[in-house]
Amino acid sequence: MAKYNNLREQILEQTRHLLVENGYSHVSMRKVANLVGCTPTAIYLYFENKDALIHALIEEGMDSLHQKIEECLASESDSAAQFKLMCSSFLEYGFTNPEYYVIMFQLPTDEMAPFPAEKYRRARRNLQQFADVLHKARGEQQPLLDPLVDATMVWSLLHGATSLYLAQRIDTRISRDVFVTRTVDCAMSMLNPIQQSS
Amino acid sequence: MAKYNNLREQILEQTRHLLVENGYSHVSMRKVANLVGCTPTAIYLYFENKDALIHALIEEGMDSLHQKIEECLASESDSAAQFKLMCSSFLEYGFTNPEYYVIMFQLPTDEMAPFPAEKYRRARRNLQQFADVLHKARGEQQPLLDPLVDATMVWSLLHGATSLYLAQRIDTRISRDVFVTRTVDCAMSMLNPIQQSS
Amino acid sequence: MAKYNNLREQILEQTRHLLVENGYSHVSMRKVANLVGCTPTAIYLYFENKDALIHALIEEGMDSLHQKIEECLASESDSAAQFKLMCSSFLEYGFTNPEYYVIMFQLPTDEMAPFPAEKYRRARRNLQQFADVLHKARGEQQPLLDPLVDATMVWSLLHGATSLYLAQRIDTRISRDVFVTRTVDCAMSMLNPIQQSS
Amino acid sequence: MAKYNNLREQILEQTRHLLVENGYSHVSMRKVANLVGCTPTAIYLYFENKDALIHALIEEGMDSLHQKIEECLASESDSAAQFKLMCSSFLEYGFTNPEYYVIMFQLPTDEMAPFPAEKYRRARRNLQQFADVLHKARGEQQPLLDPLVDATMVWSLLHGATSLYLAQRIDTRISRDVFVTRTVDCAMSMLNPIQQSS
DNA sequence: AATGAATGAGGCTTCATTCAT
DNA sequence: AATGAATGAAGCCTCATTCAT
Repeated sequence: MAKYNNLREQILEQTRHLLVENGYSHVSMRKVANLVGCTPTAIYLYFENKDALIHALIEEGMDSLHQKIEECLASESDSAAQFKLMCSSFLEYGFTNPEYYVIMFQLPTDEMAPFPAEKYRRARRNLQQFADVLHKARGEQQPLLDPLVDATMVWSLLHGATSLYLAQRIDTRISRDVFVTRTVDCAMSMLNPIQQSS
Repeated sequence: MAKYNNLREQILEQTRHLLVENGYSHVSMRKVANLVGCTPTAIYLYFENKDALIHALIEEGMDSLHQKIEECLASESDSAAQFKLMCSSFLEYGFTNPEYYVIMFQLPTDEMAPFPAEKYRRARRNLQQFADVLHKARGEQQPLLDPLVDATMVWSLLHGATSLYLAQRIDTRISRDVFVTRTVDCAMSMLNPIQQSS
Repeated sequence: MAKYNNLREQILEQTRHLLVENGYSHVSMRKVANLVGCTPTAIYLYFENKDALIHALIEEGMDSLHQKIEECLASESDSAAQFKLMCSSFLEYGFTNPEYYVIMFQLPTDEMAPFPAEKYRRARRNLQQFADVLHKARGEQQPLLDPLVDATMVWSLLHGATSLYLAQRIDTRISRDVFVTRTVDCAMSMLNPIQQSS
Repeated sequence: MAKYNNLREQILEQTRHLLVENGYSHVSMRKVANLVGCTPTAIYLYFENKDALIHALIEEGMDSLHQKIEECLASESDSAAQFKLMCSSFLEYGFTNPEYYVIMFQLPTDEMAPFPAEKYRRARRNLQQFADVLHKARGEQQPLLDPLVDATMVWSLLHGATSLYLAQRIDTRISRDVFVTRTVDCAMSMLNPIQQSS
């Protein structure tokens, strides 16, 4: 049993819970309050409104994901190894932190107040880091290919894999391990020269 | 009879419209009724409830996507060409039919009553077709690799790309054409032997 | 017991009641619903929102006051007599229809959506009629004085008298009859040349 | 001690501010506290409740208006001149202290706990002074007319003029100067024998 | 084939106020 | 002298749905 020093933590926790369990549109102040065991009013003591509550979660997610990515960079020195680790870590992160993944990457953007721009800057760093490492890992052999585009391809693959996994749309005959391993392999293959379309 | 289908069609059409314009959570029976010009009650003459309405749309989407995939198979004889066309068609479909794409692949499954199992079978066909073509195109060189897994990889990439595109999360410096072309290239590269993870 | 043919009338009636009894800020959808004996939701079947409900009352008031003024014009042929009757009728109206008077002339304008401009035109007519009759009654002796300003003076007096009366701020030693009679006398005195300030 | 009065003063000041800026119904303990920079709870150290806070302001207003009236009496020796000055001062006061005027004369009495009777006695003094001066200024020519009624007429006119002005219901073609001058003229004309109604 | 009337639950949020510290 | 935490009531409004016609 975790020890809650205050209501704020409980509110965040139950919001995360509702989010991953029932989806964004089922997060309501009332439901959160009921789960926490307080009045809806009490939530407003800690968060200005519903958006602020969601934003707080987004920020938490941004931070934890960023930290995980940083750790990948720190624990490997070879660019290719870093890249590989980043990919598997990203998947790992999404799989084990669905509540954060959902709010960071799957939230209907037009359903809530736009996340403050200043805070989004931190989010951009994550993608940029993928681009940087990918570029470095590939070396100078393909100077003609745009690293931003390639990083976007990698991101598409990882995001698609995570989304489908979280939505339980992956065939049950495929084990999680196989799924992750193969996805990372695919991402790694993007380090190789990509055959241009004719 | 004609009239019957007329109102039903209008309801579906306006629901699609609301869906793509304002997002799923802004679809309400009343809004649909207002757009159509009938009473909310009238909708219940054609659809048992809101879920049934959405399900009808999902079914429509499944069918139209399936049809598009079939056309790819018909218009090319070479497996590789079929595969390539299927990939670009899938992207094309998502980009131009966001309302269907969203409800088919992005709707939080807990948002609504589970889609009847029997209808999901038709959905599986689409993925299966990717697997089949992929398998055929690759030939017998890699009999050890599971075509289902590989098709899942392709699907992850395509789904990720479409999702990020629809969520307007793709860097604006990347043109749609470049994005599509490169995504298809990446998918095509999965036809090649994938370097096994060590 | 009045016979209500429908809920709409009851809603309007109870809203009027709350308005005059407790003031605008105590009019709430819930309270109205409770008084009527229906759900708050039911009110929305007849009025788009709270503002629309209030506006409907304002319109009713505008109409009934305007009608009363018109009757004054019709029942007298002499301008001075018309004017006198208009003044006493205005007071009479305010005293006996406080709910309408309050919403027409005392409602905090910034508390609610602005009354649709087109409908306010009818309201202006009332003041204009005072100005017209006043001007005619006074004849051409004082062509230099602005009839609009003078009508405003009359209006100020009548509005002040009504407001104080409705707010029960009039000394109880003054009977309503005396109060009305004297107020009308004062208004009539404005027909005479007003001594210019030195 | 100084500090004590300091916070109390700030609370009153910000309440006045909110009152004139947003209207009575937008005055809330929390908003006042936010403006002052203290907690809502702190307000309760100085005022028993919201009503007491408003009452304190009403009292302030009563005092300042009374003082202004007294100054009129002091600065003129002639009764008629005193009366004239009182009228224009009253208008001036309302125009420049809308926050006080509103709570003193326009607050729906049911909006708040009734103002303690003892404090209302002071309010009566103001009207009484109008009556006294009016009576003296008019001399003994009309001993039959009730000075209280006449003072009430004057008050009605002044109150109506102020109310309409504050509610911005005065035609914009009428300048403030003209409006004030003419209103005072009208009030002055009440010094003359009023033609009895037939 | 369609409507009109109505509901009960729930959405977000603000209010004045209290109580323990 | 002041705060921090919390509440219960109430504010406006929208929702999916039903029932009688």
